[in-house]
Amino acid sequence: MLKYSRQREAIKNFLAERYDHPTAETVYLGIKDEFPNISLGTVYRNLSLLSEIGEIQKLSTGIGPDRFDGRPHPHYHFICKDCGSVLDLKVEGLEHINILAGQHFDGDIDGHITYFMGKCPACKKGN
Amino acid sequence: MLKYSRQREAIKNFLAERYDHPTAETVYLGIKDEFPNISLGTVYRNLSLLSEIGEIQKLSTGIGPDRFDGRPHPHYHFICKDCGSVLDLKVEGLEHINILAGQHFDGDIDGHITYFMGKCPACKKGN
DNA sequence: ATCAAATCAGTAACAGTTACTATTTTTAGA
DNA sequence: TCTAAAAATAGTAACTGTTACTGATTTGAT
Repeated sequence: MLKYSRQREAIKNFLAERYDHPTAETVYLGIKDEFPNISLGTVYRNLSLLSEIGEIQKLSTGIGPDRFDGRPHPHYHFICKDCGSVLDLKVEGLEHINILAGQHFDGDIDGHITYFMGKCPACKKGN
Repeated sequence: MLKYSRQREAIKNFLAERYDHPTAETVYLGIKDEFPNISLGTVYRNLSLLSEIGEIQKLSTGIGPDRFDGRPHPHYHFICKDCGSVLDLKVEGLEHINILAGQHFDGDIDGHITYFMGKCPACKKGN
């Protein structure tokens, strides 16, 4: 009967209705409308918790702060080198690449994280 | 005639002879033998510079501090979920995946970063 | 209603990294 | 070789993103 605290629920909902992979800071600011004195620590704690139990995804792009994706099902991401935006990406035909990678490797490979890079549609057509 | 400062050269050489993808801290400590009062700032500055000009690679795994790879040619990496080690990985047959990813995407894709995850050979055989 | 467990807000502390400053080293030219 | 300008340095302060701590509040089960 795991029920969520109101704050945790709000964080999850906030992410669910956004597609721009916001940072913890952005979530914090967005949630403040509903919870004027929510703490940044609470946001971080719940984002960690939610991503640990697989309700959301944490994206560590290596560029700036971590970002969060409200959709837990596996999919790929694209990072624009020009504007830094992070977009969802549907890629088919990569189901086998763990096996491919394990071909000449003595350990077990059970997953991968991939970020595609380049120029996003908006930047391509001249921001 | 771009010649490297002695410190920069030493940093590059230190990385060239290691295969464990050390952190800035590790580089710093390793270099201290030769340059007892080298500054951590100098290490960071040169690591950034070297990776910008493509002499080394910076690996932002999202787990702990950045790591550095002395071999600039493109190759893949594996992260052990058990011990956290980062290993080089030779993977063939992924040359097309940028194109694959661009199939349903309106921007330009010119690269990707992939980390494979799982259990390294040492941890697999029961550390 | 009561008590324990969970969660909170607020804040301090922390890790990793970058920026600043004054000094030293290197480079190129005369 | 000498000199001036440019580059790089050591040392340290500051910054960013994140985690940990604390005491108060909320929640859930009896």
